[in-house]
Amino acid sequence: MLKIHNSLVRAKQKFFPLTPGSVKIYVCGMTVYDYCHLGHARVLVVFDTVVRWFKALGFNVTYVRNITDIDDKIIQRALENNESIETLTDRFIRAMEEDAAELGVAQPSHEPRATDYVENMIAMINTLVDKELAYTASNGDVYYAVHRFPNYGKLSGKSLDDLRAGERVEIDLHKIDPLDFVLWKSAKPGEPSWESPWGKGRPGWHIECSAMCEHYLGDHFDIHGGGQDLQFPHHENEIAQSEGAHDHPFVNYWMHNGFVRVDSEKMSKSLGNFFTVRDILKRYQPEVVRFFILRAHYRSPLNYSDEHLKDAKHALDRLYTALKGIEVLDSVTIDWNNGQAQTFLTAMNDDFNTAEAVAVLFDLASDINKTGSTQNISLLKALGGVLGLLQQNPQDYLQYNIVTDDPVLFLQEDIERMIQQRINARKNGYYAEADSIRKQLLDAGIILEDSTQGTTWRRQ
RNA sequence: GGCGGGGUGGCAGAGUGGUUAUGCAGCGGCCUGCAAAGCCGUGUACGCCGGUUCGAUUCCGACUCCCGCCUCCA
Repeated sequence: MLKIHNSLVRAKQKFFPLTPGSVKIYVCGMTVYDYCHLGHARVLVVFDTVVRWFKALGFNVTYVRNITDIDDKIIQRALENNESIETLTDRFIRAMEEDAAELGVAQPSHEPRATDYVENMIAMINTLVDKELAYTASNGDVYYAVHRFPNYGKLSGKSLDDLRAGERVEIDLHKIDPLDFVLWKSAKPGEPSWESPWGKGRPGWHIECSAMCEHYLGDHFDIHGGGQDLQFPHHENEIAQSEGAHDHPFVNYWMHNGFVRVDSEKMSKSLGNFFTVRDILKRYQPEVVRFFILRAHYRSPLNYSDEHLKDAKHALDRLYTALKGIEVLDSVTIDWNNGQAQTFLTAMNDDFNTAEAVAVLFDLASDINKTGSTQNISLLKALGGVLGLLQQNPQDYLQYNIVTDDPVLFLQEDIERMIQQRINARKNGYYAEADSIRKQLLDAGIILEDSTQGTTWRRQ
């Protein structure tokens, strides 16, 4: 059985039946007005790994990750930049695709943009209005009447009374209840708009996902994911919309990944304490970042710091070092009955415990270093592959040169030449000279390793 | 204030009612011209206080501290 932590409060479903078949997954993607930061990277990597695991189990996966390309912040940013909304969103969608690809995140089955599904959203809002779950306010906006949906709050464990007692409920005179949320916003001058039964306007954020879920995955599907901050109100509102429109349960499992933190605080755009993926990739290899994310359980908070990334890099070095200098067949079938593979499988089936799965990789590396077992070398690479790791040529990984603004101190040819010089010096017993060459390289971040096979090098 | 998630060895980070997580760093040794890598050895870690138990880091209760959501946010 595959255990999944269902964040639906008091959910009964904890085990996902492993009968061969298909699985449908929807994850809330990015609002594209800026570059992805490490928090976004975590969502991308975590759910990419979930999808990979289902595929490894033999499931046929339909994975939808949407793009929000219409929203207040997008409009505002386009205005600030003096560029069109389309230029802005196209630019950041491209940037996101690049970041995702760098991190080894496979393309989802579908990546719909909200603006292509406005018709679907209008249809759904219409249904909600017909069922009197939504109403048109005097300002032309359409709101969802939260008190008419009996189970509002069931995902996050909040009750309407609790929410009303909350410290920060905005009072809006157009709403019946301050907790009602907008489904359709009437057009404002200069903003993009679509025709609708309620006049020109644009959709609210929450209805986007309900409509795109319905279009790609139907009224009911298996897993809905996203960052923890979306649990309330976004996902709660999706439930109200979709279940309100369809009259039956929306999804089986709600999965929320934990935040990335900086100095014990959530990394977020509002706090301004974020590090973009591309900035981090100026200092660390993409695979190090992916490994850094997968070392922790997806629901735990993940503390970001330079030291922690360095630590992750050194750990990943160890795995690649074990694979170094050995040819591995790319397509190895994993024997899940093998002891180590079985431990890996058990870990992954326990709510995608990548931290424990990664520990198995280190056990294998350890064994390879001791015995040179070719079987384990193949297994290490194959299991790593399940997590989207260890697929590079080890030498390429170990010699990976981070492109920085600093001039490159030594080129490949220089390094090889100096190594040759050092070999000659050593042969003749000129150890002082040999050590001086090694020191020079070390100062440039290049580590030499002598073995019976010769001298190899890697970057720090 | 309401709801939710946490406090694990120097750091990161899993997990478990009694048995080694794992990685990084450190220390001692082997190897090496010396290193590096690797190997061997090395840490009386589970916020505080009670309770249950033969036995609790793990279960229960109180306390305390941290974080998140309740406003856009992955």
